[in-house]
Amino acid sequence: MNVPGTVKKILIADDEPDILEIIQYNLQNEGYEVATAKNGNEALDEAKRFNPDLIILDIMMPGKNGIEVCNILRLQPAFNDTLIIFLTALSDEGTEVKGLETGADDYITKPVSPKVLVSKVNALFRRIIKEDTGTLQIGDLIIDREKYIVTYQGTDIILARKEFELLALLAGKPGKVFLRNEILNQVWGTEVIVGDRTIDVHIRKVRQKLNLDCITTVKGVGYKFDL
Amino acid sequence: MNVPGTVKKILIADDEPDILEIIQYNLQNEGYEVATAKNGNEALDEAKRFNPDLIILDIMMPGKNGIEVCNILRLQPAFNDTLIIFLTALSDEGTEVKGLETGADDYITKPVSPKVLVSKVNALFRRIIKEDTGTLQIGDLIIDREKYIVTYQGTDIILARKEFELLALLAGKPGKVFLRNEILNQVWGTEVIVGDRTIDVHIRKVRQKLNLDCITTVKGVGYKFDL
DNA sequence: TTTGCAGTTAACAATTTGATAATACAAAAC
DNA sequence: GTTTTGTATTATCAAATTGTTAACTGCAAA
Repeated sequence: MNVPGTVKKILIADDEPDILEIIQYNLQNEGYEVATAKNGNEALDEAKRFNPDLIILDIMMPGKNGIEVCNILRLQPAFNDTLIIFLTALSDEGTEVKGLETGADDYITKPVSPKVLVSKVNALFRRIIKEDTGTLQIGDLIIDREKYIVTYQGTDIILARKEFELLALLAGKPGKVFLRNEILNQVWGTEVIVGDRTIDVHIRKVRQKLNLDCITTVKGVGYKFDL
Repeated sequence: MNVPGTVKKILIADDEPDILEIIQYNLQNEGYEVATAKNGNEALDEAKRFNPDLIILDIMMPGKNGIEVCNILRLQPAFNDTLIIFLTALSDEGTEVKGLETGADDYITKPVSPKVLVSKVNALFRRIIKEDTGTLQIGDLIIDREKYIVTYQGTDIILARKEFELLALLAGKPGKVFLRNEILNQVWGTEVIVGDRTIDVHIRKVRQKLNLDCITTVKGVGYKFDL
């Protein structure tokens, strides 16, 4: 989701190649990782593959339009936290209200200067990132996501990187059950493909090192953290 | 600040009484609690007193202008999480970028229809609140779809995956009778083909674990949830 | 080169869950 | 009162999922 230190990923969907290119250039310049799609269906496919943090959607596109895409995405729990911005030439009030009520986070009308767009994107991320960065403290357990240090009752616990990221992810939302897919996406990313046992083994290592019964298996679903 | 279930508080600062009134009316209509300020200094005072969740700031105001106000607020930890929207007639690119970089969460240029403004405000809160759409509560029974936990009168009840999904489905619309076909489609999907008795058995398991007479059989039709 | 560690996979055991069949039961229809 | 239809219950077996150990790979430090 928002693993600190990770480059934020943005998917842009627009049927005009020029616009696609301009936006892509400006966002990459700002340090974001960018993927593009030329129509609604492509956007859906890319969203699944690329697992972006933010999707910028044109509304009028061949195939599925932006609002349809947004609707479809919002129905899937995996894209619940994904930011969505509509970027469109349609400036009528009805469409804008509808777009926002569909679950989008912002609605920007073309034409818009690249600088302004980048600023809006930054503003959106700034707000979200605040919530899950820094150090976590759950009972006697302290997880410092910046220093990569875990401490339990005063003593440090050495975790390997994947182990740490796994723990940090789960502990970030105590009680929430993370599906195996979610874990794979967040910790391993969408590029690498690893087997299911990999998660188990890392879970086991974390449990062993923490020597603390805090990671619960929810059979058929995933894992959760609870102290 | 963002305690769920609380009415959200919004502070509007603008030197034009008409605008102030129109916005106030529309936001109150939407269920928000609203306070107003006529200039920059008043905005700062009200912010401290009223402790709003969102501040809508005009930029050009007597005394301190909106950007100054935003800067001052952002320096105080107490207002770190407060949402800030600039609402202004200044539509030049430089000001907008500057405004957003000051730490505002959105920048809306006048004129804007009240409906659109309300939609944007809603969208902003929706993202921040992290609405508890995941949890159902029916009487003493709590079903947390995110945490995969069922609680009845404070005690947890462990359900297997299918059992959980079955209960979550039925409890999602209390009173509605779900046909056996509906249940099969929702819980088992269209790919797998299972017999009719399978539903009965799972219903029975849920009833047994809940030890609560909440799933009613509608003979020849299906099942419904009712507490 | 050797050693050690992180990350991954393989193989198998242990456990949980899901599905079915057989039977029992209840209510409506005849 | 018997038959029919539909549901509940139980036991049982099959399938899926996870835990655990051990081994393999690549890399970097000693």
